[in-house]
Amino acid sequence: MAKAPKMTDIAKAAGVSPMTVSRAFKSDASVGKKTREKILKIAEELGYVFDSTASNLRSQKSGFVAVTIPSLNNANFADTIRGLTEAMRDKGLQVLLGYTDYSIENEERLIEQLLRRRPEAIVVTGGRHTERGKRLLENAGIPVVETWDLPEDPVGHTVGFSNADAMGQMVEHLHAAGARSLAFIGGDDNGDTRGADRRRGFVDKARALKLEYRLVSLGKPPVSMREGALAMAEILASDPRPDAVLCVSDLAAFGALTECQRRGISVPDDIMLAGFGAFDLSEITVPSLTTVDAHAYDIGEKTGALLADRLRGELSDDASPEIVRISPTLKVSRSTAKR
Amino acid sequence: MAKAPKMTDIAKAAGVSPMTVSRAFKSDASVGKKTREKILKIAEELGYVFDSTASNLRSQKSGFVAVTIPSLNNANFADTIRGLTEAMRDKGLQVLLGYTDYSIENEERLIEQLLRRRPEAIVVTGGRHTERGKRLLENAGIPVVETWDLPEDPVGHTVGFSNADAMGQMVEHLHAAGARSLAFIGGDDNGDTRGADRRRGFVDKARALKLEYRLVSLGKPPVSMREGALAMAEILASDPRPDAVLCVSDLAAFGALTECQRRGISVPDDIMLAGFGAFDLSEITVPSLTTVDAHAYDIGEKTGALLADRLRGELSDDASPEIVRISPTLKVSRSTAKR
DNA sequence: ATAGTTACGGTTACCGATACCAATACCTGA
DNA sequence: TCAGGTATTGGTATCGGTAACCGTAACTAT
Repeated sequence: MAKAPKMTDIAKAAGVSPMTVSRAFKSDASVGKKTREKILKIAEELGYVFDSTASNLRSQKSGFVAVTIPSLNNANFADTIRGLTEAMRDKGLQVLLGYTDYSIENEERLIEQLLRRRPEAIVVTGGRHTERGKRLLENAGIPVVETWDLPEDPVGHTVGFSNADAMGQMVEHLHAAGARSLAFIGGDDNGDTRGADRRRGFVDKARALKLEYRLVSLGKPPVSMREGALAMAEILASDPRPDAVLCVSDLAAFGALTECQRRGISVPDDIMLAGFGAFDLSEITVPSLTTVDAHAYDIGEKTGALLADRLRGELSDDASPEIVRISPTLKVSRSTAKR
Repeated sequence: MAKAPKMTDIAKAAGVSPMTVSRAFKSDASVGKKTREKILKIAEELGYVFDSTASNLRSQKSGFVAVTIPSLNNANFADTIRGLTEAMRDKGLQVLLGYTDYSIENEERLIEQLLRRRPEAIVVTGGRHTERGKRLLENAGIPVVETWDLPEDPVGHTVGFSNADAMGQMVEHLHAAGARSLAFIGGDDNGDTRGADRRRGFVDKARALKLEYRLVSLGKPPVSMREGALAMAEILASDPRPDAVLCVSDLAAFGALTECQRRGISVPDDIMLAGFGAFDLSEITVPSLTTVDAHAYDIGEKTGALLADRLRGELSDDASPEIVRISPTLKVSRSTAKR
């Protein structure tokens, strides 16, 4: 096979200048309709594939939006990515994704690696970064969006919510449902700042309401189903048993629920149980789980819309940074039904 | 803020030629150790970030490996991506990810879009493509890997397994466990070729073993928890009831399991239940689910290793295409325990 | 001391599309 | 028919690195 044709080859074959071919491949450029069709037809016949590396260099536009998430393996973040992708797709913006495994040191490396690709904007999950990571973001010269959080000192734009407040709401709900002693299942502090914020929200509200509470922390984030089960085993062995157990995520809550099933403990009659994140399984479990819907898809979509406006729309990014507050929804369900 | 420094700025500041700076940023190039350190230090001070768009164009190496998966929101594919990413990370290869939503028409568009970025290789999930999609892959001039399948007529390399055979194994297991009539829960045919293959394997083996069987198909792929529950409701309403229900994935199986719980039907005593994919929840449910572990992470890791060898190692890609067979493991668990 | 070898840094010409500027074709109305 | 305008097309320099090649210094062996 000969080597891949380039624009000049198409131009020659079509009897036009390379410049005209270039324009034919841009949707908004002014080229005669017939000319464009002819060029695209010839390009298809010759198997030409547009080379965006060259385009990127000359136009100083990569069409990339870099995104870091803690983990691929999490339906919440996956939903955010979907929302983001879909909000930007028809503006010719493409997501360049990397994951940090819940480590801000990894995040720092990842940010640097991603910036080398010259993204037009960068979206990060969470508002805590290494010092150098933050500096990289600040100096990148492109719009920055922090998501899934409301940082005290944001780098740029923000699309998120207070994890602490959301968990506080959950505590209030359980209080109203009659619980007077609570337990919280979460991971160690390191890494998952959203998890840590949720725990803080739990503690603060439990104190404010003068509820008894205890914390069960197990392992590194992400706290998963197995850890949830282990933590619940520990809680069920304790005396007195708390009235309700709150979990850092639905996955942990589901693990906890199965442990109850294994021991013949009834949820919510013997103990109430709540999760966080509105994962699919929360609606399906028996009983279904009370949880917090953080509107993960919306976070992505709103972030995408914000960036599309600034990169391809009217707005310039010189203006003041925007803060888009997402209001998590408390989804009350069977697992915390009042006795 | 002044505009971003480039290599020549670093060169000037360090008193060396741009070429030396360029080499200092490549790990294997020959530059004096002290020179390199000085250059990197100055670069850091000036806030220089390497521009790979320019590098890509001149060196004709993007460092990208393009990957298409049906859905982000699936732990199996996420595991494959993790394996792939990790196998290639230290070779300087980065995953450029896109999802198809289980549509080969979307896949075609996505392939074209990804090829514009000049990836050094492309990895696709599944062995069925549109005609044009296949042609794009064939003419891309880069290594192609099809995964999660064993196509009859592969485009390039293959890292996968036979979904039909794996499901056949499951039928054999249930036969051995005493089941004589079976049901299969899956989606419609369109799109999810792996799902369709699993169903085919189910039917073929059930016939070979002279078992009674029926198929329950619900909705577009991916078949999820809710559909699993609906399908199980339909099955439980039928008379006579099958001895065992096999599902296209663990998620559907979990939905089915919860429906049994809701109705007070015991698994496996009243009906046996099996899933596919070895998702985390299969180990945690009560009872735990018999499933097939397709070794999703391995698929990614082996694909990554194969590509790293060809792109950064000894092997050239001129040689014959490789077929890496993955052997799925049947994980027998409580949900199909013999009565 | 000299040739031969290695290690390092420098010079130049690109990679392939597009910004920028200019030119030409085409159309409208007087 | 022609001026004046719009729509479409063309020529050229250039984006920021690096391949390919070259020159020189340092070191080794004889």
